[in-house]
Amino acid sequence: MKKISDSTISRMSQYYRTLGRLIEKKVQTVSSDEIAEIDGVTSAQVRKDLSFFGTFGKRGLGYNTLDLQNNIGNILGLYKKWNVALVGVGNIGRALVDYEEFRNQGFLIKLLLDNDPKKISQKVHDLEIKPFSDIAKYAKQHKIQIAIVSVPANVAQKVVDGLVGCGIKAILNFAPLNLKVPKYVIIKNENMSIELEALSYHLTRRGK
Amino acid sequence: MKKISDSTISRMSQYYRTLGRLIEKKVQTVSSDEIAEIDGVTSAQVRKDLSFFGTFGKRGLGYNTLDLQNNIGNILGLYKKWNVALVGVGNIGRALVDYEEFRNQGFLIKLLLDNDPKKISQKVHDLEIKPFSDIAKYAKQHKIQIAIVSVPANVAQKVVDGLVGCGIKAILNFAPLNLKVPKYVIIKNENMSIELEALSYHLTRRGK
DNA sequence: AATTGTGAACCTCTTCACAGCT
DNA sequence: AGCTGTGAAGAGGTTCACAATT
Repeated sequence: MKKISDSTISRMSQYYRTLGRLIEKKVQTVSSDEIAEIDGVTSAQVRKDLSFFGTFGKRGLGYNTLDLQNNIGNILGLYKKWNVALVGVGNIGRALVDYEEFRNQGFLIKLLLDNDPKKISQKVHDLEIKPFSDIAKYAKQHKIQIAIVSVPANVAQKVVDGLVGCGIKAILNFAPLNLKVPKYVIIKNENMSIELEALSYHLTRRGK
Repeated sequence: MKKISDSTISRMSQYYRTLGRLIEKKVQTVSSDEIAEIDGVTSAQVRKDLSFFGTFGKRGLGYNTLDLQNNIGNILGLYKKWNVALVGVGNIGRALVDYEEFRNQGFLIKLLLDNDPKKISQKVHDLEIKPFSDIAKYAKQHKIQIAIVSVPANVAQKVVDGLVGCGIKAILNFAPLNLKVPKYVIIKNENMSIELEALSYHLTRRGK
């Protein structure tokens, strides 16, 4: 199958959410133009993105909101449940454990890991924090498929090596650096400072 | 000045951090090849990115780490102090208030706003949460330049309209939807679910 | 009449490749 | 000899524009 670009995938997520809000408002049909307007893209972009995966609309009419959302949900694998481990239970980590949106979309945080002796055995809601050194055991036990890494930059590579070592193939990384993983592992970076710095850049050159 | 792409700007942030780590390790000189290797890009990309802003290297030798970091810092405006307001003091919001990396880079959270009567007057560290309805007064008082929006999706547009109304021109949005702002306002989105869903997508089509 | 689905045109970003410095 | 800086080529992503369909 043809390689589909990251931008297309992330727009698909957007469309999915937009359709959810339309469905809440009892909207039954929507055109690519309307989706485009809501999501700040062109209608051709919406249609082209969808066309990579199939044909979901009716010419002259548009898309059935429920149908289309359901299709996108399947494409993105959102109706599966994923077992997620979170490594590094600091401020960000704790916030993520509470993040409703993750749970709602089937990303179930089943395992908390940290290396700080003070944190180990503490509980966050019902989950007890386990030592990272025991990852292999717990990853197997909870059938972990995805890991969220929210540890400091200087230990992140070591953590990721450990995750890869126990067969985890998908990682969401919050540490602000590029991590090396084998080609068969998918890693996505979430770096809040980078976006803030982009704002700083644009404010700085205002009027130049 | 020629429009520089978002990807270039975000790689500049990456290079900045990479140089910081090299400097910590007492590395004085670095080649585009070495930076590229660390950051997972090509050396031509590194040189091209830098070339948009000037010439910082010495042919045959490479770049002085301190010099280059300093130059990039200036380009990104990182040595300025920015007064930041955070709207929506939920889990994510609280974690951001504690996020060291922001403070270190000159993004100073000076104002916390929320609309929940239970939260108003509560303190997070030294900062008292103020009602969002009083934004105009406080934004002026604290000379707010940047706002972080971490409110639920259904009120985010209203919040952003309020921010724009008091002259804020840069917004970091954590609500998972596209927000409308005038052209002169810069808005960057941080949507953790989108990255997770990309992982879900890739795991789902493994082997297809 | 309205709106999709899509090949072709266009544009933007990345990589190549090499002249030019040190 | 080694590495930068950059114009040109190449790749990839977006938009156009229109035939096809309801």
